Amino acid sequence: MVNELYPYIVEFEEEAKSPGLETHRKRKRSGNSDSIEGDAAQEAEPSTGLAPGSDPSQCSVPTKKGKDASTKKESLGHWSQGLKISMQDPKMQVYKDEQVVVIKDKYPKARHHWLVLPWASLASLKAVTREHLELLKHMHTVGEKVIADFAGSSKLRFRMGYHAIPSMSHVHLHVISQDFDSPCLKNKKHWNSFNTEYFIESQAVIEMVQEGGRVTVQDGMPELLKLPLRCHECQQLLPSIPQLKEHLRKHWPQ
DNA sequence: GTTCTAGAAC
DNA sequence: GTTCTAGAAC
Repeated sequence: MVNELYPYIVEFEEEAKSPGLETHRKRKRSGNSDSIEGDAAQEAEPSTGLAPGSDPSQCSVPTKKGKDASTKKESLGHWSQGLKISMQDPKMQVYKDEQVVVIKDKYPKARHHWLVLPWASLASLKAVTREHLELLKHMHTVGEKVIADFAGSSKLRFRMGYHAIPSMSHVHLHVISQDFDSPCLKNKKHWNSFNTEYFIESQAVIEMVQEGGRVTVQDGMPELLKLPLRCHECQQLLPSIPQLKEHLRKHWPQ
């Protein structure tokens, strides 16, 4: 029996379409202003037929050090835009459908760590309204499906949620196993971003939008990232990252 | 978001 | 002396 909700599980398929890129460009051209991302940054495509100097809104930096334009780091190449690029790459895609795509986090903070991203241009949770409610629910459902498909036989517990103040542009739902067994988990900020209220449960975001029509983030989020390291399973305080990691081993299943 | 590394902490 | 953290980075 084929589940019609998930017809596009991608495994070895390379030729899959990338509707997001096309849609996004079209919107920008047509002057549709539903995107609140203030980035002339995304226009750094070399072959759009738009003359580089013809857009006064593009405050591009004059060529430095005699490097050619392809080495410019300010626009598409900026690290904060990385998800927009990764989500288009078929090699990164673990799942996709008409609304969302799932990729593995490039620097996973646990044995399993995926990101669910909408194709639609959504800069952050600040841009989310009731019209995105079904999308948020779908992202949640897809997250559960990815867990079932790729870690279904594992004993690991999972959580799904959003960072209160994400570093990377474009709304992304973290789907992460609770072992936190990863060499990429290196500092207090990493730990606290997943183990304090800085991590906002997917379900909570859905309910916020359902009740209030938008997502509000409480004050004091940056301070949460500096809290002492505390085990998420037994609440024990640990004095350093290496000692936290050693401690976490005793909560691993089996 | 990461890398790099000075100097604090041990 | 070594480990570890935390702030700057083109």
